[in-house]
Amino acid sequence: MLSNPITPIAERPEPERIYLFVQHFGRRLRDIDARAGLTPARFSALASLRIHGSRNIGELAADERVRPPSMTRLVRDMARDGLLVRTPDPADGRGVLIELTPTATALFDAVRAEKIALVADFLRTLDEPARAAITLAFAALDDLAEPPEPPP
Amino acid sequence: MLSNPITPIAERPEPERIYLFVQHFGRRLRDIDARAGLTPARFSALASLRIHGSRNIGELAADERVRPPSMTRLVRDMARDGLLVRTPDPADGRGVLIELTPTATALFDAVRAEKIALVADFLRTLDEPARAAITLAFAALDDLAEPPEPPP
DNA sequence: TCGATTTCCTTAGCACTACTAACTATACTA
DNA sequence: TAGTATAGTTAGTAGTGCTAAGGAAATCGA
Repeated sequence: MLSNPITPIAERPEPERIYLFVQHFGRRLRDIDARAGLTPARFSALASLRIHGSRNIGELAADERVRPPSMTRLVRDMARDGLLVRTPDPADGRGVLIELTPTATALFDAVRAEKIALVADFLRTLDEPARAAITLAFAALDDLAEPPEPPP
Repeated sequence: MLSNPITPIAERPEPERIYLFVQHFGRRLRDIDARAGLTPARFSALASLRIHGSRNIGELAADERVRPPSMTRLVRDMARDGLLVRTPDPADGRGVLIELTPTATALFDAVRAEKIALVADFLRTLDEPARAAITLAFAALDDLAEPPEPPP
């Protein structure tokens, strides 16, 4: 049974503090995207293309766990804004190949670097035992971030 | 300089693995909201009201870092859906007091419990040193989630 | 090989949530 | 009390998710 009103964050059980950290820090990360003029969906699509180099609509939609029509529109709007280029897939007449423009690559790299710096600068303010604990903790937590297998 | 293509996640620097964990696990948390029929904005508004008991539009907007018109509409739609109740503020003729309905309280508590359980169940799969590292790590990381002071 | 099916993507339309600009009504203050 | 500040709303725009429906290319099976 959960009490009412709810306890201050610092007194809540550890599992809750973990998910609250994720929610709060996630908002801070989205603020970085927003200041760079990127919506979360756009940043995420850029990341997928930055890793894979080239992607078609269906792959991007699967990466982002979004339906194809949503990705069609996102790609159309981002192409309109000069962030990516669509070319017909020479190997499949139904498909499209999507690639980043140099502008988008530079923008993504800058935002990524800012996020890394935000965390890295913070880590430098901590003492060595805390940093060691963080290294161990995130190694252990990796599997928590993975979504369960989607049904076939 | 960032290389192209980008390195696999497991080989990236620790700061990046932390923000990627937040992005990935955040998505999993939003999936829980979605399965309960809650959008992220609604879950967040519910959380604010669950903690504070009663809130007006401006306070809720500030809590959620959203502009008042966005909160006006969110509250209107959530009231329409039976999640909260608006009453005129007896102390300020311009204001409105917003409170959760019992339905919304129960729904929020269930979603919160599911998120806690997701993390708690995972933590139980870890050995004791890993759990200890996680406790230390999140104590150290609390300040990273806090946004910097907003300008006056 | 030809018809049926599957796959890839798109169009159309709805829902939700963010924004700014502009407005009303109430409260405060000098 | 006149002027200003504050609380909230309305109106209009943009972005992102969805489903339904459909065209076109690829593939499969008889």
